Amino acid sequence: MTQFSWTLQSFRQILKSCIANKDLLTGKSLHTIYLKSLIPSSTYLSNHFILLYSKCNLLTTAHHAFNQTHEPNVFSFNALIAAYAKESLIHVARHLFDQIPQPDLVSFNTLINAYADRGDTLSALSLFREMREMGLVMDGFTFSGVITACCNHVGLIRQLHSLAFSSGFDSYVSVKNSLLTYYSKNGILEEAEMVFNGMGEEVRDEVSWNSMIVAYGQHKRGLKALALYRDMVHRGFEIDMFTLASVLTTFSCVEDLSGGLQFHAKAIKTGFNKNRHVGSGLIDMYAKCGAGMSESRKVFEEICGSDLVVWNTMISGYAQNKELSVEALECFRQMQRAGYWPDDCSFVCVISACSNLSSPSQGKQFHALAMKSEIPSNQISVNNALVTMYSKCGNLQDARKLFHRMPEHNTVTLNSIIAGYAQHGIGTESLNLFEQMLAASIAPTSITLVSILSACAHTGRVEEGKKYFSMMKDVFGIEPEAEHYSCMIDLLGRAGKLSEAERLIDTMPFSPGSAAWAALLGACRKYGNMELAEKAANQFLQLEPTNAVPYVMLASMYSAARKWEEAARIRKLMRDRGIRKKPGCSWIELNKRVHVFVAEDNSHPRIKEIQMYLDEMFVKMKRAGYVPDVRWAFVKDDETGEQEKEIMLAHHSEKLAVAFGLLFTKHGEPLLVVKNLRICGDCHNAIKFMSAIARRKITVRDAYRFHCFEDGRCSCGDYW
DNA sequence: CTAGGGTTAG
Repeated sequence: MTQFSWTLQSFRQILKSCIANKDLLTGKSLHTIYLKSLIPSSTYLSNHFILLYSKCNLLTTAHHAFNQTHEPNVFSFNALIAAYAKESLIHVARHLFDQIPQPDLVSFNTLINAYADRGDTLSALSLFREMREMGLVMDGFTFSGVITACCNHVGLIRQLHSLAFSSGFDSYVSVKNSLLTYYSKNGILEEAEMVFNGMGEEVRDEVSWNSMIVAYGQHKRGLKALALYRDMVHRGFEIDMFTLASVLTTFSCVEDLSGGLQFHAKAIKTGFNKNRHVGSGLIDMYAKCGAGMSESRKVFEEICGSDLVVWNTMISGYAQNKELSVEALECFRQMQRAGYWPDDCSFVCVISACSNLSSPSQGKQFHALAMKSEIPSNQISVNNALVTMYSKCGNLQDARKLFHRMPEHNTVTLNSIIAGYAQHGIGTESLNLFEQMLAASIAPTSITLVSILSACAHTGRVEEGKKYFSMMKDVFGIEPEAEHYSCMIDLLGRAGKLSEAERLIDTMPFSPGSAAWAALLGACRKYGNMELAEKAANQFLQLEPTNAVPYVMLASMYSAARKWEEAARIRKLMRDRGIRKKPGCSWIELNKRVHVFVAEDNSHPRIKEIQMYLDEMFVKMKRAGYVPDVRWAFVKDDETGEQEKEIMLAHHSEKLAVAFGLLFTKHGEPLLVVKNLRICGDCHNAIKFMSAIARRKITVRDAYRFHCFEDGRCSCGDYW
């Protein structure tokens, strides 16, 4: 007997160190010896084997060890439940939980936390309720877990807060910390501050400080976050990777590159730049602060042993720097080759890159892959990204189909589909969905209102636009921002209400940005108001001295008004200042390859055929009544004759891309062309004729919206 | 209990 107890004791000790060190080899041989030996079966020992396998991610082995346990107790169940929860196999975890004769505090806490991880608020809450009804003892973990599970519902968090207060659980720092975090994540910085300030010096731990730094960062209070960080240093807190990562999110949020650079230096000094959390924070900071992806790439290569999140940070960085969208797809494939399984976040990023590229064939591929991959957790964000992808690829039907098939919608889903309809110029549908949203008391966001106002602007709904704009602050509780004002100026200007637009820009509560002046300038061009155009162009220039848009607009307006000297003066100014017009560029996908066309660029291998086709087409078009509008030819000098201007017009990138599509696709197949700038007025007219003559549906997505040409008409109704 | 990645507009 003494011999057995000695053996048991030494077994326990070795096994414990195996668990601590994840020493699977020793642990397994210990298990074999244990099963073959005469040691009486001990539930205690068996439980520790379950723990060991769970820690080493050997789920089946852990379950096997559980089955071999003669008299499993609560502890055995809890160990196995934790193992399944870790692998997000929540149903098995639940099944095991239901088999426990008398679940204890740990059983409940484990399952609540598992539900919290999955974002399953209802299940977590019902367990919590069950605990209270049973009169079971709770602890700080129970509360933090259930608060995490309620992360998106402010109302519930408030209730839990008062419950924690009345039952004394708010004395746990962890409970206060999670309240602080989730108040902030729900947009209520004031409440987060109150929790933080209410804690007092002695209670606050480093977690509280880090959480508050992140809270300030999320609300774009860069200075406050930094002040808090300095305070931490001053008080002698050790600056670890948690703090570094927290401060880095602040720089990403407020786009403070110089601050980010300073902390990169700090990270290198402490070696934390190789840490995955800090490293991905750095990658994200460089991507969001406009440092380009080359800096991000450098950090990426220094990180010791990357993981899925680090890869996703890279993919998202490429996708957010829109011109690097092709690299985003490449990065996704590199990640797959490196042996990582994409998760929902990987798909969201890569699908958004496909939206930027308007590449329906690749977008569909990722859609199929995402379905095959059975993404864990909620797929809603993947579906949201897909709705946008289909819509931006010109395929509103599939976007709408997916929208109706989705099991669940949230604000982003609605914003996406509303924006889709707005960009396609289907204002009625946008407004309908918006009214449905309000009726279902889903709160619109500032983005919803940008979409709604631009839907009104695209379709000439002046009164409705004004109505919604005036409702913003009082009814929806959304403070109008620069974007909303720009939409309103666009709305009024396009409708010809130039003086009203001017009044709005003059009475804005903050100084108008370049977008506002650009909207006004566009309206002036449409209605030929030279005087106001000069004012708008000058204001624009002061804000963005290197932008070619105001020069080009003014010059073409002077030409159109036959003020040749003025036009020449502007062009000379532009030359002298070294400002160049951003070249117009259009692309079209054919057989899964993207063909790019730039005006006056003859590098495409089939350019001869394309131009011959265009020449023939122009003859037919002119016979049908097409008259080239040479005002849209941007000439570099003043000796250019009308004939030459006409030829220049014929070489605009969107015409080349459309001709290429008509020439090399099957008859009847609809075309999708994307342009980086706004479509030119002459091309808009020309493509109408082309759609009628070639009997094709031709969709052009420009920088503003979709133009869907069919049978000689455009879906925008020439209101653009 | 705290730190890294995401979708929507212009």
